[in-house]
Amino acid sequence: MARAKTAKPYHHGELREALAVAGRRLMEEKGLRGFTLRECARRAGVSHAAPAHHFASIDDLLAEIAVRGYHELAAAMTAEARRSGDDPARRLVGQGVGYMAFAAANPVLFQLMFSREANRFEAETLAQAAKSAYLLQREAVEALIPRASGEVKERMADFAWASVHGFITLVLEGQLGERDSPWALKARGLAALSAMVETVVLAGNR
Amino acid sequence: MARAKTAKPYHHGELREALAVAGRRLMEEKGLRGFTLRECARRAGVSHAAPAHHFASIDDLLAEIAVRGYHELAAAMTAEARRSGDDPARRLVGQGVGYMAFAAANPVLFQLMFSREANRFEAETLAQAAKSAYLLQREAVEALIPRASGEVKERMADFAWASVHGFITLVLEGQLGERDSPWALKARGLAALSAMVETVVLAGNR
DNA sequence: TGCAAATCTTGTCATCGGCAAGTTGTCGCT
DNA sequence: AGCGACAACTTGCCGATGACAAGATTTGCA
Repeated sequence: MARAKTAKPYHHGELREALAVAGRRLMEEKGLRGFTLRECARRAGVSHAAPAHHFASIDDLLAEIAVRGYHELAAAMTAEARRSGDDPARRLVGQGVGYMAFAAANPVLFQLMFSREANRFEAETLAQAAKSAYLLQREAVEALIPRASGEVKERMADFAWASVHGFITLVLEGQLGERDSPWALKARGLAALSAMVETVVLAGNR
Repeated sequence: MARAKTAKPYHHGELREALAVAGRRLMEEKGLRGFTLRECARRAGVSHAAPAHHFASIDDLLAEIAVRGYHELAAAMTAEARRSGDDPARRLVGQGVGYMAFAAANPVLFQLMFSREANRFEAETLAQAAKSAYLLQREAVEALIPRASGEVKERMADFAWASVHGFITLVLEGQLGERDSPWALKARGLAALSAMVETVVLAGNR
């Protein structure tokens, strides 16, 4: 049947994609608690039951959005590390900056990604996506302390990630420097990053 | 009217308290997303509309539970620090251990406390309760590096808190050492703590 | 070409949070 | 003591939600 170009086709065509995009926007607008499957459907221009054909449940949609978030996070980390030149210490700091910048730009998504809510890594793809961010951090640490033992490298990768993650998490929750100006917060973040690098180097040269 | 001792009185008497306790248990059982005002009411043995007389909304109840959580967290930190003797370094490590132990014992509550969901510090009491945990960490750091400048102390307090918070958060989310035994995780946590202390001391003596 | 499967729709159900109105118990005031 | 206002709790209702069922439409493959 011929129909006008502006008419909505019965089949959306890319509903899965559209739902993920709409869901991400909705999430940042209304928060995790205001996230609604039906509202996602409305924004995608389909009926409330349509998403069921692409996501088994609302948790499935959240998991998909989280996976995409991990990929973006990894991209932001590598991009910022690349901009930081060849010095391993600078690269590690840069990666941390990329991490924090992504979290600050997508606070609700970031919260979802690191929330055990609807996110219990049942999906193998989610665990894999999360692991890639860890591996990036691990590689950067290994480049910084190449002569350290495997165990020290691992411990310091943990530590490096924990420092960065903890700092930006606390900032996003308003627990650190609530009333500080953005650039003051950035300075504090950089201070935390260099303290972290110092710790890694110290442990790596022992 | 005389009634048997076992009969339920029309007035509960301590509903506010009972709701907070029931809510906390429910939260740990069903997760933040499974938390329901009506289920809290059921567990407290009252009708679904009774909580409204004690909490303006579900977010109010969550905020109350979070405040209690902060008080418990601070108590756990001071208790563990006290057990660690007089050495400032040991006390700082101990406080971190108390922090992590509380988080591990109450993962969902911990997530709520550090979640911007329903937790936007509108309530002054909540902000105050949260601040007390930060001040504890700050005092422990200041005791460790008494001769450092105020700014260094502040930055190192940030760093110390971020390290501890980030580490336990990642562990609880299963991002760090998912398959490790509990004691192996504890060892990794202690390693992170001592690395953190070392850096604080170093920065404080510079 | 024709038919099965995929996609999307409308309709329904139990449950949720919040509000309204009525019931029961408590407590202060005279 | 008694009574009247108020606090605590109840039932009942509303719109919205997630999930499910059954029907309509489109696609694609045999």
